[in-house]
Amino acid sequence: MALVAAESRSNSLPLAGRRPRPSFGDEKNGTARDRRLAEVLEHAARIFWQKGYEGASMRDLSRVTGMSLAGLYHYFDSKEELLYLIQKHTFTTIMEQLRERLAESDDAEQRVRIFIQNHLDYFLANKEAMKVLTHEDETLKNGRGARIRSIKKEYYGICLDLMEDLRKTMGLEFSGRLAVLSLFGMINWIYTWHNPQVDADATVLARQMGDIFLRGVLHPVKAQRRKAKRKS
Amino acid sequence: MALVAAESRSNSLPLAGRRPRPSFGDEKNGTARDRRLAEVLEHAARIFWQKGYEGASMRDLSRVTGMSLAGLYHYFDSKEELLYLIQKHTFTTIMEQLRERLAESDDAEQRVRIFIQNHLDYFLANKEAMKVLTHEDETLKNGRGARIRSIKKEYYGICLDLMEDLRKTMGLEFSGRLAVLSLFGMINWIYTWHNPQVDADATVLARQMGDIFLRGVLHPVKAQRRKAKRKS
DNA sequence: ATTTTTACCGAACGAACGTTCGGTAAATCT
DNA sequence: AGATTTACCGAACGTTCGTTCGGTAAAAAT
Repeated sequence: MALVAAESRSNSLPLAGRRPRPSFGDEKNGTARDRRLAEVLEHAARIFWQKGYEGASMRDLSRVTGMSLAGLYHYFDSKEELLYLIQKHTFTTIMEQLRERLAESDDAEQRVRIFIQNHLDYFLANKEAMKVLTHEDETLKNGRGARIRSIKKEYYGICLDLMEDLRKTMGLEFSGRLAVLSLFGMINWIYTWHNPQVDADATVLARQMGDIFLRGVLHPVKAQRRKAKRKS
Repeated sequence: MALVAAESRSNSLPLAGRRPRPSFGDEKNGTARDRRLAEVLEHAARIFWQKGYEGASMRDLSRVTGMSLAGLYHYFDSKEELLYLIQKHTFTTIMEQLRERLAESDDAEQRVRIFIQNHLDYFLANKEAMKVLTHEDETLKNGRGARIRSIKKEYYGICLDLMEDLRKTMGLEFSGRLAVLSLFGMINWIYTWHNPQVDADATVLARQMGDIFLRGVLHPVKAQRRKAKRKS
């Protein structure tokens, strides 16, 4: 919840002595304006989730927020910025939580498990925004696109570091890039199939996926090639 | 290549004694009309790939095909049907190839490897259409959507069967559903990152991903919990 | 008390959208 | 040869799109 990011134009005039940090992404402090924007962003995330960015219209957003079309533009400059604010807040938040939790362990395997756990926790608790983040990752262009891509690269980099640590610690050989991207596939694909009434919760899924992935990566290649090949 | 599927309205009048099977998805036989439709579908797949289904316009398609806007509608009824034909042909073809290749082995592990290999072969050779298939899988509604969803379920079912076979053969215990969906995540996510100038080809990737996945699934859970937990 | 800023809204703008209509010239069938 | 079907096209239709303009009434600042 609480999609605040505000930077769109909280302070529009260069007046001196305004609030020091104009509420970046937290819910407690923040002007009434920031809180209203956060509400709108939550609604926007939901319609982007349901209809996709291109398929959703500002009139849809106007309807679900109960605000007029023109009134919406009081809080942001364009539809594209809506998507940017949602993606930025989502990425920033998941990464903050990750850093906090990673500080709790320095066992290489455990840290990879923390990464998976954190990702799935956040994914299943904020599935609308997370689908928007993963599904619309080529939608933003130019500056906004570059900014999101840079956060994404940072997130990827953290995971790659975890993986290289693991590889060195265990004295193994595998492609870090392929390992990370395979793992990302497993944990991001979730938005296409997870049904809370059928599937396990984040903790169980994180353990199961962690098992599959870590055994796959950790076990040596030798003694593995036992081609039974008992053809009919 | 060769996106033919034609069924849109190849035969519009109930005349007797027409071609027995009006060219379903192959390139050799097929009327000039079918071949022209296939060309258009290939262009359409490319623009859907680049801009997404909602983001791509019929005018874009008109421009890249060199055909007039009205002329396009000579070959199909609507934009939605374009997407349907692309998805149906892609799914059908990948599944035909899969069945052929699965007939070559009845070793449970080998068959899972064949599944992965086939998927990646097709994916990397037809990345435009495959991204359209995976990325726009909630776009089609009603009848067309249901038809595609049913083919998808069949494909999922094949993979699930392979997985259950493997589990029984090896006497293991794991969730087939989670295994299949994790595997799908790994192999479908590829469209978000694969760069032919950097990454390995389909054969190598299939082996590497197969290694990660199969080791992960095959290795027993025991002797695995060795929680080092050497905290700082 | 008065100015200024905030928080909206109704109505409209021009552009773009998917689709259709009425036509034409060539190919194909009878 | 004449009739019909095919393969298109220019122009438009009605709708929806993101965005903006000109306003208003309340709150905040001076």
